[in-house]
Amino acid sequence: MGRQGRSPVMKDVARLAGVSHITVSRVVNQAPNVHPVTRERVIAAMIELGYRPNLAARALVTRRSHTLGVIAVKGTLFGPASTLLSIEQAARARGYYLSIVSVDDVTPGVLQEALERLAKQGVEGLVVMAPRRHAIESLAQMPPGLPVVTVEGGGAPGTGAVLVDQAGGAAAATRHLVELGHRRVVHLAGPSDWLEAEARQEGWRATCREAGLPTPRPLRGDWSPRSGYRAARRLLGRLEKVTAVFAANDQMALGALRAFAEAGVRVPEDVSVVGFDDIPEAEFLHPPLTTVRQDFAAVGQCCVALLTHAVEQADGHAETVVVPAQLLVRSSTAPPRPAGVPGWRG
Amino acid sequence: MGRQGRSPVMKDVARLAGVSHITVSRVVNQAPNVHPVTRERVIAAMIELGYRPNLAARALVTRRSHTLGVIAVKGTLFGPASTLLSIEQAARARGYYLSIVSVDDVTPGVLQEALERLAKQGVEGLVVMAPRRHAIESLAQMPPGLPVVTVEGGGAPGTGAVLVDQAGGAAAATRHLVELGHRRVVHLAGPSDWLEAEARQEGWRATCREAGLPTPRPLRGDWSPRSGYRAARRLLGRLEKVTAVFAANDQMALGALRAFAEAGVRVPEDVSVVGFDDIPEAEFLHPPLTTVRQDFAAVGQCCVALLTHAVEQADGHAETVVVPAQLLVRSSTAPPRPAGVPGWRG
DNA sequence: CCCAGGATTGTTAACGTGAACATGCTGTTG
DNA sequence: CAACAGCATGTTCACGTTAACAATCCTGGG
Repeated sequence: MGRQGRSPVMKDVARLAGVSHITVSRVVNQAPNVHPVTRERVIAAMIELGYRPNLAARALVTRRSHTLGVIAVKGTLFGPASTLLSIEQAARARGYYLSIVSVDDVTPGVLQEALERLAKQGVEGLVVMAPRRHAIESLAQMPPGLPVVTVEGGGAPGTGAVLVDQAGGAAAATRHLVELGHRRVVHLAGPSDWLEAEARQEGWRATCREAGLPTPRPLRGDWSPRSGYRAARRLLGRLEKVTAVFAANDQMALGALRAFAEAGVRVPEDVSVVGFDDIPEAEFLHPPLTTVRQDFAAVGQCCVALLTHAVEQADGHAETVVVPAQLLVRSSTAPPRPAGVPGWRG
Repeated sequence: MGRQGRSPVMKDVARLAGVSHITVSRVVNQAPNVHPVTRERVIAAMIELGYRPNLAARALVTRRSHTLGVIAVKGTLFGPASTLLSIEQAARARGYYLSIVSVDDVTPGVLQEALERLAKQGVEGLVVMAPRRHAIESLAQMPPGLPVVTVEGGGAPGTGAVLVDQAGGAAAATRHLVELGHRRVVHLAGPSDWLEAEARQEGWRATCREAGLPTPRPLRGDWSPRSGYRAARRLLGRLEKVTAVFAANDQMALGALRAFAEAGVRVPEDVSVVGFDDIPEAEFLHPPLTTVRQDFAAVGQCCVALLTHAVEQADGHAETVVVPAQLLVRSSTAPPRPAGVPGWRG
């Protein structure tokens, strides 16, 4: 019967069930006021024909795409990847589809392009995982009326925000080192235009100040193990004073561990190292890395919760949610070697 | 001009440019036979109004969604995450949108649900990244006529396939150990229902056989560092005979390194270790890990190339592409200690 | 000057769905 | 018995776009 090859539509189901297409629509959308017997007949017809509603047609007439957009920086960093997956699952659970654009770098031009693409698709809300200062700035010229949630974005005006308590986590890590007795904690910082890097640095600085400790100029890395390796090598000459390193992420901490191992510096006997992220590898490094865990699953879920709320209520009050971070003490930290003891050169 | 608030549509652009909406359509779709002057006027009007074509309407009338679906197993494994990102970029470059469903596990039911969701969205092609045997099997009942490409799927009938030369990579790794002089190479295998795990095991086994070496029963892990750690601990009692370990991925190799370090076994002096994947951390482990690199970017690109070809040509001959793997020799491998030398117990 | 024929533009009708309104039917109540 | 409420179902139209066909305009050769 007609339409050979093409997938069945409401009219086909309606004909088979002996009703009008609008009744089929009502069954599909679970509207009330459909006689149970009719509903059964329609459902049977849908199953028999293998009917699937056409989302494009529905989106056209309802002006709702039920799609959320995500802009993510490319890169295989553990955090973003984890967050992305949990966003997908949370969105699905709430009946939303997801459209993802990954960008190499967050220049205003690239961001504009990504926005263009998502706008075309008619996304109803947007998650921006581009935690860099200038990215947040160029977010100001977003299409107005589109709900936006930033991840680690520090809350651009008018947007919701989900952020991990980076400063708190960094403070906990630093305090741990201070309490072990370290008097000079060097920070191996992330790129300066990343808001997370800045917050972690700030947490470290504040804690050192409170404890009356110096805050030596941080070494700067780019999150990669290689940059951590390089930074730690530059540190080797200063190891008589420096007894602890707080790295802004686990990969840089890993690079630092490598540099220390090559130089014969023992961790944690000669120098303590703390990371940030708790990557799956952290527990099995040499030595197992003391680090700060971020609950990326919670971050993703909060994003979607905030965004769907904004989409559906449209009351537009931009909330900010802070997810706590948790210090995990493993074996890369210990009290400093007593003064005067030969230490790593011995 | 009505429609206050609502975004402009073709009719609005047409009115402003003083043409009919179909001319606007022609300009948008770059059809020939539009007078340059008219085209300019239309483009100017589009820019002035900030016009964006409505993809839902287009999809409805053309019966083309320009969307590809991806089914991926959840997990933050390095390989899948990398592949996913490169698939997204490749799809975008070819003008396709992407819809991703991540599934916790690949049971037939979950797979069916994911398929349902993607079918509703009208995807024109499907990438399945679920390299487990029973997943491939339940792929047999896929909607016919939908082009499918599997990643590491071993080529279910009628589907395209992209796979890394796992066996070749494993053989290269094993050969490297054999050439160093190792006579007993133990394999730390991945889960038995993963096709990649099986292929790597097969590469190892074949190479040992060819070299006339024994193929001791592999130890089984689940890709996690923890499982590698446990497996290596079980190995500790046999280290007088075993001088080399080939792990099926870097994370398990990492766990093994940890277990050896704790037991005072030196790598590579007492035992050599090889991994697989070349995760970003591999180069900076202790010691830097000899491993096999997979070109995940190439995998993603091949997927999309195969799939878009199948979508657009519909000649339906399912191709298989094999991406080579490359051995990277670092510092976790060395010749075995000479027989009779005390070794790790000394 | 007239007409063929290509270039350019317009008219109309789908595409599959849901909203708004209309209709008929049943049973209840004054 | 009539009016009416309330449920079940149907009719018509609109959503924004493209396809198919129709109409118009110009250009140049006879």
